[in-house]
Amino acid sequence: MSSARAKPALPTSLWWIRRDLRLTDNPALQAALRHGAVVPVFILDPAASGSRYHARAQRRQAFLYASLRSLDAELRARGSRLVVRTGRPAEVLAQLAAETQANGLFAEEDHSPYARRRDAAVQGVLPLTLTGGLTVHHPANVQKAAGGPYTVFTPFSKAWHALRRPTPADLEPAPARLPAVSPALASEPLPAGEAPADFPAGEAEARRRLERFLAGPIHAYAEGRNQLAEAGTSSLSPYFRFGLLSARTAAVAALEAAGRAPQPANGAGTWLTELIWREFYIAVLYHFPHVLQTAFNPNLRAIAWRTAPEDFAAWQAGRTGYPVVDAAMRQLAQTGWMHNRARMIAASFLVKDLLIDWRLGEQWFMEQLVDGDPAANNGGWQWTAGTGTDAAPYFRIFNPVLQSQKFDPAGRYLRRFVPELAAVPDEYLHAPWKMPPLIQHQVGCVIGRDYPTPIVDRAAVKARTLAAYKAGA
DNA sequence: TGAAATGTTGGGGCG
DNA sequence: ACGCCCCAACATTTC
Repeated sequence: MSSARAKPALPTSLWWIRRDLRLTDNPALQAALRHGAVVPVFILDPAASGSRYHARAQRRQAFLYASLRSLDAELRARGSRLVVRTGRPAEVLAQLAAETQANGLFAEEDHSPYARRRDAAVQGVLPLTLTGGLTVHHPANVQKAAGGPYTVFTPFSKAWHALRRPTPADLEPAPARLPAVSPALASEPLPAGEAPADFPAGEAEARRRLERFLAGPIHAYAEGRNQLAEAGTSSLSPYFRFGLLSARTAAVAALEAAGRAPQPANGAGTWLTELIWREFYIAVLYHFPHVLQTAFNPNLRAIAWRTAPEDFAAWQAGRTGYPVVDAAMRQLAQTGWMHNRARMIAASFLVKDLLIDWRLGEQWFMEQLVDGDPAANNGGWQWTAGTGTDAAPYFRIFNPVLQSQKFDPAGRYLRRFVPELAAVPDEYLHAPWKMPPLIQHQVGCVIGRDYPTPIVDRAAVKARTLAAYKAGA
């Protein structure tokens, strides 16, 4: 009699977690659950380094591991747990599929070149089902009417808006319970490491930050986002980087907030535009993966960058003698994050004032940033260098003194990250080399002794940069 | 999601 | 009343 036989096991699948460390609004998890029992898997991939900076991005790795521990706790609270394994994904997943009798494999699609190679290798071994979730709209769905990808932001943005807008009903709540994972299934411990102090790990923290942002700063975002010393940004970038918050959740929140406010150019609308910039650069990398190696603009691949290790080291260490550049670079080194306006200022200084290859700056940012994402980081650097899609023109050179006067008028950002300038009077703070020697001694900040002399004369280097771009074009 | 140089305009002080 | 100068504010151009 059939009743005497063992009940056939529920079909089982692997939920392969890569950069979607969340239970809320997770299409890959939902697809796995529709299939049957689910084994959540994270693979420590020694080759995930695909990139030269990966191994040195220790703060981002620590944030990832801490967030995985948090995810494991959330899974356990729902009757499941995280299974961690080390190795090449194709081999690890094949082994796990054999151990668990899984006949399904689900993951959120990642469009970076490394991820695509990795997933192609897995697909040669197992039927891998990729779902959306990294972006609101898949890069292949935001195309010109005549076909082909956009390379300018504004039309991309229009096409994005013309697609179906996500609504609250689209957001998949976190499952209250999850199928158990057999206690016999082995899991490795996660590497140690605490999340950076300014960025506590986990999905719940991402949610709290979103709520805090929606409760106030989002409405003043159009201006507030530019103030270096203010908490005017969402500070969600590391959470988007690892999918602790879905882009769709953020877009729904932005659309709701924008709808309530009367003006079209409101803070929420501006923030939504930033989310679309994120999707734009993800799409650019999807369609033009070579941007990680060279300039998007083929006419700007022959610029004679300077080889200037000492200048580069001064930039990295925040010792250029330009306070806002130094504050930015020290904020990065100390906290693993940099204000977006500061990223533009610091990047412009490296590329346009020091005439150092933007790829060196890109690599340094990837090593340091908790939120370091190849698409956004490359997009930002190519924009600044003027080599990218929809880029800043080559002659646009930020003046660090004007930028800091405009976006840190009280000097709070400068004094926080460059403490040796703390006693410098406001009037000289943004350009301390103009301080009369007597005042330098009075306030205990002698230029060249307590704070660096500017490593370049901006007025003089401008012509050099314009010439280099013209010759390299 | 510049900056700086140059040009234009218009108000106010002043003889 | 008028011309002249100064200069701030704004616009235009160039890199």
